[in-house]
Amino acid sequence: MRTQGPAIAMPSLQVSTGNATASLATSRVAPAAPAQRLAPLADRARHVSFARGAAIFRDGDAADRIYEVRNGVVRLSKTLADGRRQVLDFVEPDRIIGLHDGKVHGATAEAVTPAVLVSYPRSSVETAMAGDAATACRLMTELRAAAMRSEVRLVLVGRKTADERVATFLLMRAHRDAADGEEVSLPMGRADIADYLAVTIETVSRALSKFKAGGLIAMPGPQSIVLRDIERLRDVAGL
Amino acid sequence: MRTQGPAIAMPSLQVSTGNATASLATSRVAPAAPAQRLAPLADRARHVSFARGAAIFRDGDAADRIYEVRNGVVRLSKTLADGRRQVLDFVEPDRIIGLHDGKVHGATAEAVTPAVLVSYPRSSVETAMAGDAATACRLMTELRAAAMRSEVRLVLVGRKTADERVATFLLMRAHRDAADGEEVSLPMGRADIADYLAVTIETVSRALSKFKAGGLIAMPGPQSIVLRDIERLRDVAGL
DNA sequence: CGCGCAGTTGAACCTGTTCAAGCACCGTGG
DNA sequence: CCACGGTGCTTGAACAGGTTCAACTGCGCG
Repeated sequence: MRTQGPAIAMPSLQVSTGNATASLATSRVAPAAPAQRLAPLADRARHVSFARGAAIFRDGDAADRIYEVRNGVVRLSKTLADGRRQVLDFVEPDRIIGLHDGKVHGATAEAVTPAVLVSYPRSSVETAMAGDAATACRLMTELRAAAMRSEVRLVLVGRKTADERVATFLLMRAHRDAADGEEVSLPMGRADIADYLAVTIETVSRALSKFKAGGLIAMPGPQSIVLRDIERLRDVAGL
Repeated sequence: MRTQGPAIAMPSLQVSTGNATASLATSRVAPAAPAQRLAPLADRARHVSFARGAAIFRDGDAADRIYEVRNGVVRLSKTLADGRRQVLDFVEPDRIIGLHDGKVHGATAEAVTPAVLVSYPRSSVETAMAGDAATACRLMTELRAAAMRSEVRLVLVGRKTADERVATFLLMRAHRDAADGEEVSLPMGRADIADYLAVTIETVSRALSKFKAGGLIAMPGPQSIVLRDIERLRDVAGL
């Protein structure tokens, strides 16, 4: 079941300009945002697919379109001149990217897994803001959620230790009401996790090994983690 | 001169429920956001003053009102259970706080200097979103700007060295087109700066001393910094 | 005058980085 | 089928940037 948007009912009209109708395992994370489609903008929508690693847009590109993730995982990041990179977010289906930006994108968006997105011309945002209250509300909610996530991550990156960060990351990837034994998938590589948490690959690896040694988690494979002791994991995460 | 809001003209009606009509030195920073008042909401506005250090709202409080800063500097922060604190933002006049939050505030807002704010009931936001396109646009812009700032700060805190952070901070507090000799005021204490940059007080102090020794800045007083060599400061900041 | 707070400076320590090597998995090609 | 090379992950050991703890300074204010 999907949480409906706040207070305002959406027409049940579905976008029909494509066939990629999300049905994947990774959609488990962060379903806080409403799952409505941007139906009223359907006529100007365009479906696009990206291979693993492909760029959807880059920092500095003209921001003439916004994108709704339908399938796969997208990575938002910023890179400094000397190559230091900060991953801002991993975006999963039903979320929108490119909304913050004005004329120019302020971050790079790349597909972490093969991904399908729907893009809308940026102008349609303004149109919606003026005339379509429901969509305006949806966009507003999206922005608010993004802002809140950024703030949480600022605390994570600014004030938590490496172990706390990794533990927090695992819990973020788990269900809200995760129970012991739950399996968490990590579709992104260690480098992505490291740049998300603002530590090095080695530190991530060491933390995971430590958790494994302590019996907090099990690792069937590098991309898959089983939460063995969520209680203690929460403890380590400082939550 | 103040930058007008995006595309849509505002009625020139001014809020008259108070007498604190912003005229201060600290308004130099970040005038990127539009400076329109939330005029259409005037009838439900309420002016409030806060002493230095006073809390406007706290993390976890019911978020029944939003606030527009009129005068002074407000600090937004989150604190972990064990006391570690992350300052999320310093908010100066013409910006709005409390907008991200849903039913409950996700951060604490406190006055860094004596401050005057105008508060509006949260419900008026929904009202505006539905009926008042101009105000909706204003709020949207505010949220977008906040999201972008968060992302920039995430890179700052996640991927920059202590010296880079402090240098960046000084430049952020300066005019966009600052020239050598420009004076920057630091109304907040070292502890606030430290928690904003996610370092310790000592590190901030050392960086400033280093910059002073190198002739990049001068310090007439602890709260006031003169930028002596902006070029090199930019260099240190990595910009 | 003396207390108290904010900021600065110094020195030891520690967490996470850096550099370097080793390992496991996997698709390719012989 | 297995050798091969590549990539991504893990592990180890030395290093370093920033923290921590502690002392000192300077200034405002009772």
